[in-house]
Amino acid sequence: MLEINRIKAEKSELIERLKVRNFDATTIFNDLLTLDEKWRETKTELDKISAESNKIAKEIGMLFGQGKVEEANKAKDKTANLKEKSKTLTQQVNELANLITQKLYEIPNIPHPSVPAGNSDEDNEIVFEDAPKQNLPKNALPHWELAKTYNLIDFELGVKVTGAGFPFYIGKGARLQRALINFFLDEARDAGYKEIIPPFVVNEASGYGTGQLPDKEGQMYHCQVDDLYLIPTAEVPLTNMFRDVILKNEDFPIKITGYTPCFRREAGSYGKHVRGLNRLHQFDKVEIVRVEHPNDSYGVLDEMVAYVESLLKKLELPYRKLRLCGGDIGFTSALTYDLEVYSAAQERWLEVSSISNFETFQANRLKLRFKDENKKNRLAHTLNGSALALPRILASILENNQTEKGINIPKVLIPYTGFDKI
RNA sequence: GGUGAAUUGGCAGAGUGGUCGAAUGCGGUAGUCUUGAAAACUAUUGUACCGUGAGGUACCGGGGGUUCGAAUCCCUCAUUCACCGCCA
Repeated sequence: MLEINRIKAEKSELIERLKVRNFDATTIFNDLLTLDEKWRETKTELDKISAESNKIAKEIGMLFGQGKVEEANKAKDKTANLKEKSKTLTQQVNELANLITQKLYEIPNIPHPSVPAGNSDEDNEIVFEDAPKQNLPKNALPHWELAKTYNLIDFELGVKVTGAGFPFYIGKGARLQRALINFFLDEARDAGYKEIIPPFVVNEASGYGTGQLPDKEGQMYHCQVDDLYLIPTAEVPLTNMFRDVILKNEDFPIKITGYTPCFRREAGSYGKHVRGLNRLHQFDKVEIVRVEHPNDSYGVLDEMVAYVESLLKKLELPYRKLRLCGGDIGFTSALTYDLEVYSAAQERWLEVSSISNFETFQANRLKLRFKDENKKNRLAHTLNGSALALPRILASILENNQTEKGINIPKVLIPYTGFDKI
C-alpha cells in the first residue's frame, strides 16, 4: 500500500512510473488527494469539538469536587450540542478514512525505474539464458509420462482422493521430493537464513498484511467456519511475523527461510499449462524472506537472485533469468526477477522462482518499521523469493536427466535421496 | 467443549467513574561526579494523527454501549492461565 503523503509529494512522478504497469493513476490520485483534504478538515474540526467537550467535562468534574452541584448541572446542558456534532463528525471521519484505505488498496506498487515497459510475459527482459540441454534420447518423454513409467507420481489417484492438482508422490518420487526440501533448507541455512516452520493457515489480517487480500481473494482456499486461509506461499506467515513490529537498526539483516506446502485455487487455469506438475493446487516450496534497511534492499535483491541461481547451478539445470516487465510484475512488487528452468521434453521454460523487492509496500500494510539513526520510525523494506518451488524443479530434473536406462539424480542430491538413478 | 481467573507503557506492576497518558520499580537515553568504569545522584524516556507553531486529538486486548466525563461500569469477541472433559 502506498503512503498518501508520498502521493501528495510525488504525484506526477508516480503517475509517470505507474504507466509502466499500464496503470493510469491520474483519477484515483486526484480522488485520493481530495478525500484526504476533506478528511483532514473534518478531523481537525472533530479534534476541536473533542477538545471543547474534554474541557467542559473537566470543569464539571472540578465543580462537583467543590460541591457546586448546581453549576455543574448547568454546565452539562452545554454539552448536548457538542455531543451531537461529535457523533456526526466521527462518522464522517471514519467513512472518509475507510474510503481512502479502500482506494489505496487498489493502487499497485510503484515499479522500480529498471522495470521495462510491456504488456505480458512476452515483454519480460531476458537478463541471462543458458543453452537448453540437447543430449536427450530420441523419444524423450515429458515428466508426466516419466512419472507414470517409473511410478513416481500418481495424478489419477489424487483426482480420486481429492481432485485435480493434488497428486500423490510415491516411492522414489516421494523421496526425491523430500530430498529436494532438505537440500534447499540446508543450502539456505548455509547462506545464513534461519529456518522457520510457520503455520500453514493464516487469519484475514495476515492476508491483508502481505497483499493477498483483498486483490487475490479468489486464489486462496478459505476455511469459512473459522475464517482462516490456507497459505498460498510461506511468504504470508513468514512476513507477517513482522506485522506491527518496530525493529532496531541493528536487527538488520533479517534472513529467514521456511518450507511449507502451498495451496492455490488457480481459478481460471487450463490447458497444457496445468498438465502434470506444471500447475498444482498443492505444492511444496522453500521460501526465503528478508527484512532490510531501505538503503540496502536492492543490493540484497541481487544477492538473493544470485543465491537462487547458485541452487539451479548445483542442480545442473539449464535456466534463464528474467526481469519482469510492467505488465507481468506482481501487484505488490517494485522489481521482480523470475528464474525459469528448461523443460527439455516440453520444450518450454518453467518458472521456478520469483524474487521480489516490495520496498515499503508490504511494510506499510504490516506497520513494519525500524528506528533510524534519528530515532524516527521508518518503514522497512521486505523481500522474498522462492528457493525453490519443487514441482517444476522435479519436472525439469526428470525430463533433462532422462536416459534410455533411467533417470540420473543430480550429484548434489544423491546424499539426500540415497539413490543415484531411477 | 465446560467452569473460573486474568489481559495496563520495553518489562514488572499500581490504579474500580473526574485534575490519569496513567503511580512505583527495573530497563533505556543524557548529564553530574570519576583518570576511566561501576555505584550514586539529576533529568528524560510510548505510538499515531491534525497544526507553520503554540498546541490539540486518539490509544490501558479488539469492537460496541452507559455517562457531562470511562483504564475503571455494562454487552460482546479474542487471547492467556488454572482445573475438568476429550484427544494426536
